[in-house]
Amino acid sequence: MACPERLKKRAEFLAAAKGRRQHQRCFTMQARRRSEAQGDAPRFGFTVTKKTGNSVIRNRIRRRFREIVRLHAAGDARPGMDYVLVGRIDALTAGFDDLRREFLSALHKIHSAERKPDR
RNA sequence: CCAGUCGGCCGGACAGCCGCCGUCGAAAGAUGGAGGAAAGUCCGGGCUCCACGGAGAAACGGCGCCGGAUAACGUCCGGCGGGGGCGACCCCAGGGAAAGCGCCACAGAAAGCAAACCGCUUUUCGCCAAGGAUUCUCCUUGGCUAGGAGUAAGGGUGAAAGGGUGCGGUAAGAGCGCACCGCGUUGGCGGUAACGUCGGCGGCACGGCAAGCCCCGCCGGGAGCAAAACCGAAUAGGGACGACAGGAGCAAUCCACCCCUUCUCCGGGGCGUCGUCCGGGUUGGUUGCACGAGGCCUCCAGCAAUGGAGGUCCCAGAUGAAUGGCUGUCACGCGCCGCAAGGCGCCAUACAGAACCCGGCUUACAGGCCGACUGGCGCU
RNA sequence: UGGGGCGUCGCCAAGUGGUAAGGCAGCGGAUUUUGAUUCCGCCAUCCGUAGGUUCGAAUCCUGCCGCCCCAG
Repeated sequence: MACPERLKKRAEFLAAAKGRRQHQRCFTMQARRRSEAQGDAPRFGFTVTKKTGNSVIRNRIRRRFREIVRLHAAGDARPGMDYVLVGRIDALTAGFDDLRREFLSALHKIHSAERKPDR
């Protein structure tokens, strides 16, 4: 499972946008629990609006997000979750290690917030 | 060496590790993987479906010097004419204004039928003044008013004023006459042509704007790969209310009305129609889809655009949409530090990412390379 | 992908070949003890931008830039 599943439908994005949000310098992470079953893989989606820049900039931000997700999805993401990364312009210029740190931090904060209402 | 003009080209290179998409393969793996503009979507085609039939007319849109190239073009090439530049060279939607309509503000006497006005010249009558001859009166000169005739030189303007400059001519003037320039017309010569050139004739009339309407010539059916075809799934040709429902026939049905086919005629097709409300379903896959007006090399024809022949190559195919992340070495540029060697930095580089495919146009672009040419300066 | 429209002062806007109305806001002044109201004056000249046509362009034509809307 090197490449995790992707969100593809507009309705899935809208549903994720209603979940928890965690803002970072380079992106905003939106997350929603899709199902309680442990067998369901986590899924990711990316959003970069046209306001951010031209197609080269948007594609590059999306590709950097994909690389981050590829490296960390298996270990750090929770099964049954849908994540959406909304890119900002800083995601283009930030160092890759910084981007990675922000991603892990956002995951951690979302998960700890998720745990509280459950228990 | 400096300044400049034109044309063409490149637009990081080589590796390693981890990944992504396609193709081949049972697998391991092998192999291919963004551009000169892929962009804007401004033109022209291919392709697909619809109308697809016949005839005609009109409307609308586009184009517009000439010749050539091309599948076609609003593109390209070579000329012509006009304008700009010392020059290399650059720019131009560049048909028609004696078919018609319209416009030409302000200023100006007048802005489009060419005359009127102010003036200028001359003449007649009358009046006034001066001078001369002198009996009334007459003559000369000057001025004023009115009338007649001749004029278009001049009239602060204006973008533009019924050719321009000069000489002659005249009462004053005037193409009235002459020379040159311009214009019109006609003939010869050169050129496929646009056009050029030479000569004759005409004394000159014919202002500008058609990127105002328009006229002439040429071209154009509509929509677009979310086109379209196939497979599969699902739902079924729904229900309620209101309005309008002509004619023939016992009836099935047919015709009319209406709708579609740009318009009209013939022809063809659809059918109860329209409005409001309620309810239900599909939003998967494959093909289209990458061998093409294709790339590269050589030769030939042509000034060139381009065309022909031979050889050789197969070179992205995604669909929430594949090229990314990290690292090393080197080239180039810029900045900082340093006397220098060198070091450090710029996520180590502009504009920018294929979406059915081609030919163009337009726009964006860090830095660099090559060639041809022009004007200066210096040296030999 | 195809089609339509817009861009004029800080804001809303008129002007469709002859030198850019009007309103709101702002600034200055008058009236008023002060304020409000009222009145007067000022406020574009790079009409989104670059060219062209014309004697003359916000207006006509062409290319760009930005924004909005519609259909699938």
